[in-house]
Amino acid sequence: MEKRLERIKKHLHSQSYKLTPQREATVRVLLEHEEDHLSAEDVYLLVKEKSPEIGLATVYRTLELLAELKIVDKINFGDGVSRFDLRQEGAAHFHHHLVCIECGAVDEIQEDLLGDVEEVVERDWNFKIKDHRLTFHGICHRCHDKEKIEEN
Amino acid sequence: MEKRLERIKKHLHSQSYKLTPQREATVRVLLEHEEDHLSAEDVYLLVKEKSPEIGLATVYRTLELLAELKIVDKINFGDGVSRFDLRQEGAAHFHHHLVCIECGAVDEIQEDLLGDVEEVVERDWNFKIKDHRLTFHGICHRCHDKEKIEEN
DNA sequence: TACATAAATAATAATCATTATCGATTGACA
DNA sequence: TGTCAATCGATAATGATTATTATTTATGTA
Repeated sequence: MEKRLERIKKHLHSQSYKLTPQREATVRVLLEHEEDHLSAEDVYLLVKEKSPEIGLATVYRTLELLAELKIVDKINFGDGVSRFDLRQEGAAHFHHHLVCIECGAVDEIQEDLLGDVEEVVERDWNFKIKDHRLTFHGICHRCHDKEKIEEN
Repeated sequence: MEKRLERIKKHLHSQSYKLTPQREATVRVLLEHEEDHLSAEDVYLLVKEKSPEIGLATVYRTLELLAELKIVDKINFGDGVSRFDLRQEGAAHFHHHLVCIECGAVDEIQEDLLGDVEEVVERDWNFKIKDHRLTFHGICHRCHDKEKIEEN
C-alpha cells in the first residue's frame, strides 16, 4: 500500500504535480477500495470520512488528474455516472468487466482475452489500438446459482 | 428502408406500442443516419427539420423505448452524451466500435470477433452473457495514413 | 355519432453529474 | 519576509436527461 502510494507520488512528481494531502487522501481511498468501482460521489463521501474538510470539486479534479496520468481508468457502465478504477501496476491493458443485469454487481477480468482480437483489428482495419473497453452484460454466477436453488 | 420501417412497426405493435408520427419521424432519421452515432440532441435537431413541432422529451422517450426493444443500442464513448445506434437486423450480437483519439471518428466493426472470448467467459466465470460492449481507442487508418504522408 | 378512456405528446420545470469561477490558502524559493 | 504559482473550498453555472402536467390523439363502446 505505502509502496504503491510512493510510486504514485513519484509518478505525479515526474509530471510536476504534487501529492497534496487531499490528493493523498483520495488515492488512499482508491487503494482501499480497489475491488470496487466507485463514482466520484462515492469517492468524495469516503474521503470525507477521514478528511472532512475536502471539497467535492477537489475530488473531481484529482480523479481527472489521475485519469490523465493513467493511474486510474474512467469507466462508464451506462448508468449516468463515471466510475474510477485503479489501473493494475504494470498492466499493459485495461481489464474487462462483467456487469450483472440482475443484481448490478461488477466483477473484473484481469486476463487479457483480447490479444488475438486486437491483432486482427490492427491488421484488417489498419487501426493502431491504444486502449480498449470490454464489458459483458449478463447474469453473474451468484444470481445464476440463486436461480437454480429457487427452482427446487 | 420502408420494409425495415414496417418491421419496426410490427415490432412495436407486438409489444402494444404504436408507431406514432413522431416515432416514425425519429426512426426515419435513425435509418437515414445509420452509419453515424447520433446523440439524442442530434436526433432531435434532425427530426425537427422534417417535423418542427416535435418536442425534445418525445425524442428522448422514443429513443429510450427503441433501446428497450433492442431496436437501437445506447452507447457511450466517454464524452458526456449517450449515442444511439440502430442494431443490424437479425444481428445476434452488438457490433463493435473503433474510436479515433485524433480525429474523433467512430467506425463500426460488424464482424463477431468475440465468439471464442465469450465461450471462455461463460465457462470460466460462470457468467451468462446477454450483451456486450467492445470499443477500441486508437488511431484510425485515415489519421495513420495522414501521418505517414506528413513524414515525407 | 358522441363520449369515455388510455396512450402519447409538447412545453417546460426539475434533477443530477460535472465543470467553471473566484477568492483564499499553501508551499517553494528569491 | 515577500512573491508567485499551484492548489483548494465553496458554490454558481452548465448541460444532459428525466419528471410533471395539461393537452391532444386514437380507440373502443353505447
